[in-house]
Amino acid sequence: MKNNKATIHDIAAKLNITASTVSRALNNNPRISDETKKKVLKVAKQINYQPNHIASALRSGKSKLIGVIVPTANRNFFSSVIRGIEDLANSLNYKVIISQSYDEYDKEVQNIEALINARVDGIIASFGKMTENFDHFHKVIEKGIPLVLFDRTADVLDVSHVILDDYLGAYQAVDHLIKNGCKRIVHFTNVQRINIYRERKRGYEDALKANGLEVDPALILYGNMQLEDGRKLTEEIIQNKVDFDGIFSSADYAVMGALQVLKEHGIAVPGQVKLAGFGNEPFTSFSDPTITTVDQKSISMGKITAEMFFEMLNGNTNGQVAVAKKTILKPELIIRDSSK
Amino acid sequence: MKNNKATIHDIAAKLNITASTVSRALNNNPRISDETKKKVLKVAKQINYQPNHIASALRSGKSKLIGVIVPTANRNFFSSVIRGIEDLANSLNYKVIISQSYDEYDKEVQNIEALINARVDGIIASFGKMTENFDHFHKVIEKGIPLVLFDRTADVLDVSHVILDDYLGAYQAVDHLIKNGCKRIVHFTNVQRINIYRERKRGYEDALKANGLEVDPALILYGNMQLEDGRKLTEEIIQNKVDFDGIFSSADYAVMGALQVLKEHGIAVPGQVKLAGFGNEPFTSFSDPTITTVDQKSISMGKITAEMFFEMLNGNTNGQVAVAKKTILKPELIIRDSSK
DNA sequence: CTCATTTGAGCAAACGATTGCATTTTAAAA
DNA sequence: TTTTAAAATGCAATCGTTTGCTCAAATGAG
Repeated sequence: MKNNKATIHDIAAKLNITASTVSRALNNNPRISDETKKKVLKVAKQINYQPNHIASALRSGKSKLIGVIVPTANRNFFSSVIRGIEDLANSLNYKVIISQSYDEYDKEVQNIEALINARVDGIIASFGKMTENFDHFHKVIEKGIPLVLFDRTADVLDVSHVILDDYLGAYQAVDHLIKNGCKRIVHFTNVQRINIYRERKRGYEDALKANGLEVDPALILYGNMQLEDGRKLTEEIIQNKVDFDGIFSSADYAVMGALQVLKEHGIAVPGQVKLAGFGNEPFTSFSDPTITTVDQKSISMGKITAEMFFEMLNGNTNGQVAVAKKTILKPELIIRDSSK
Repeated sequence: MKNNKATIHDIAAKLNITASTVSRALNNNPRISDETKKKVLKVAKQINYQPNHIASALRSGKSKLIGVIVPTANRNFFSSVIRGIEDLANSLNYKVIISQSYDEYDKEVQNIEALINARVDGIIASFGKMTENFDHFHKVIEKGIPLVLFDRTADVLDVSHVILDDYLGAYQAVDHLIKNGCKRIVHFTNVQRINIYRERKRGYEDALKANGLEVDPALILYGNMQLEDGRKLTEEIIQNKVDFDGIFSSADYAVMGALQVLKEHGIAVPGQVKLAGFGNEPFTSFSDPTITTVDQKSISMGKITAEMFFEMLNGNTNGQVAVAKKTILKPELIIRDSSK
């Protein structure tokens, strides 16, 4: 029971035909008669034939594997996107290899290398915060391996991608804060190299201007967007006696940190300071008060990314990337207690 | 630039030796002289040779792929375990295919099939809540594919695994609640088919008994362990005017739901009711009050699981599983405000 | 009833690496 | 110098499918 034999040759032998015929029958090749196909299928089932994907990958050059690279699967957003990709991929008989870059540049490069070596048929990626150099992605493109990016992208890469309208999401959130009375809104953001932070900041600024408020650089704070970073930034502005009555953070984790620190200092939320985050992480609805945030439409993003990817894979104009398609999704402002 | 040619034959041609020699040189076979190895390596680099894993997988029967099945990668615990596995695997030149069962039995079976078809060299899994039948795992074992389970296991499967001492974790949490004054502790649990819920319940019961308290079946509530389930169960006991002063939940999400409902009803936590969860999900330290919980040692679990797996893979006694090894990790009680 | 088509299937060469066995080269022993 | 063992490399089959091309049978047209 150890060796899983059953090859197309076994089927062929049983039917007194050749392996090529069996192969064609299994692949539903029109050159084979329906009768033969039926017989082949029957015997295949009978002897429990399992196709050897490795052999087929070697010969055909198609591995039926697609690589997905995300910073971390441990975030609601990314795992939802992955689920969307997986669903479509599996239904088309593709397997997904998920690899995480943990926002480390070296790991991202290694992952790409490894995926190429594993001969994936294509790659879907959202790159890490440290990524400034895109040679590894260019290599993918040069090799004619279909590539689609989502969420975190770069303009210098002329590649199909699907992103969120981060600008709009930020604009809406900030506009909402202002409409609810905020006059001096702090903004937490991260390196401007990354499109999403750049766009969110732009949305923040434009919303202020549109409401006749001035953009005060002192209110724009840079840092990583983890919980701890949010705490640190908030401690800072409190220590520095910055005058503020609202915080719009580029990420939910950071705004969560802010909430903690504000409460520790006895500052009322939303009474004295109103908050809004970005990402709609589950915990934003667990906290007290619950946190207003922007939903990133992760499910749609996954679905659309996958669709775009397979379109590219099939419409495969000989590795020649056709026109790069860009899809921009509309975000949704989720209003909760922290901004009321 | 489209086709990535460079095979061992190209290297061989350049050096006027055969492909077999090149292959052996690249695999550091002792039968090849150091001089030849050096030359081969040099040319390989020079012409940018990338080994074709597919070809090697076909011939050698080793894909250098390992499959990991988890209910969902979207949970801190699982993603940490995955990270542990990935780290070791990558350092040994293995790639990890992550697949999620979403706690659906059918998906789990499909995933196993798909992994076997992808010719993974082994499988690491934690199965879903709906899994009662283990034929798909038996198939893996029969085929001689190394299998290691973690966290969610079944006694009927005589397979190496690493689990947490759920009994101890529960015991400590409940003992802690009692020491802090609780007399009537509600327990949230899930289907008893799953080892972890069974053990946690046992720990709960024994801790009560050891402290001279009786086990009241009316205080043991069954349900899924999502946030919503925790809310529902809590609403229920409040409606039914159940007398309780503590809740020990098998999962953090459910205890979070309980906290929300308690607050909505103006019941003070930890004043009137003290809480403890299980899992140490990040949000337990974000909530107000922060929630006492049991840490599952996910990092260690990932590391140990991977080590055990590769031991099995290498010590490969011809697919014949040696003795199933079982490792049990000690949990850690994290005391926070909800139980003070 | 022949000749040209279509249709169905077989042959054999890939795909790129690995590996048991054979052979050559080198070095040591006689 | 001849013999022998050890060291280094070559030969060729193999892993299981796929696929271009060839070939035979069946069908249709003239």
